[in-house]
Amino acid sequence: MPELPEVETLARELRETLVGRTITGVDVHWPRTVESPDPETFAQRLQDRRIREIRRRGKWLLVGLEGGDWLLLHLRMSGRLTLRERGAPEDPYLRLTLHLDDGRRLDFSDPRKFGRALLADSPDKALGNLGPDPLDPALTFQRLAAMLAGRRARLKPLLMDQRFLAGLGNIYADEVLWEAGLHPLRRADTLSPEEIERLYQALIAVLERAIRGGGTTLSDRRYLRLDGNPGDFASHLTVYGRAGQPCLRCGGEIFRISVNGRSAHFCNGCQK
DNA sequence: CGGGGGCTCCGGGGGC
DNA sequence: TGCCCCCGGAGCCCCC
Repeated sequence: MPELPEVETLARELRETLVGRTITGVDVHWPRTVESPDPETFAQRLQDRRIREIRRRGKWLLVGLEGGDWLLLHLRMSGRLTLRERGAPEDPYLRLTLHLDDGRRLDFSDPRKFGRALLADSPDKALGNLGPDPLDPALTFQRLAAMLAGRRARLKPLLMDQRFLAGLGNIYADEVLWEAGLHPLRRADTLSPEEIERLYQALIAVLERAIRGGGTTLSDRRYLRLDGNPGDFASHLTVYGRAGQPCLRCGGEIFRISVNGRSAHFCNGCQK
């Protein structure tokens, strides 16, 4: 599933191909994919608009249009963006198509239908509940420490709470905690300054490493890059999907447990 | 207020 | 082979 590194990879690829292009037409194949406004208005307001910039906040992709509107995309579980030439065959799960003035089209396909697209005049207002992005320079060690103070939640669910931090899903929350040597059930308000520093450095290091690898494509191939190729980071995962295997750091066993109804992978030996 | 559990939306695919 | 049900990101409701 696309998390921060996968969306960042797509954002960088879209920036190269989409900025300066004009949207010549919009097809809504599955109306519920469009959250707001209603699908007809959505398509009308995108028609003939020039794309000014591409940004990312957490797992949200932000497409800035000349004239002030923003197209916001969230891929959720199974959303995929593919840039295709005119006339290329559609895939069976196509939900939304943006036709571009260079003859190509951006296809948003999504088997699970959880992905969402919406138009907003201000992304910050529309995404007001989102926490800071871990790679935003505004997230300093001091700010992270202040965010953790007084939080009695366990680290794994807290890192996945998009209102706390925007961008981590199940894979990278597990990977960050392994990198930091912190147990997923550890209570957030019990971390020492030294442990907070490790968490802070791990967040940045793991996410930047995954972006350099072009994101994580698992065997289900749910996430693919804009051109349909897989990302390279799956082979660098340390705990996610490695239950029963030895820890790459201490040789201890990797466990898989359920936390708040979702899986958590960690090393029993070196995560405290 | 904050934490936590449950429900909803979906359908591929794992397990029986 | 066939069928049931689990799974999950995020928003929401409800309870403690």
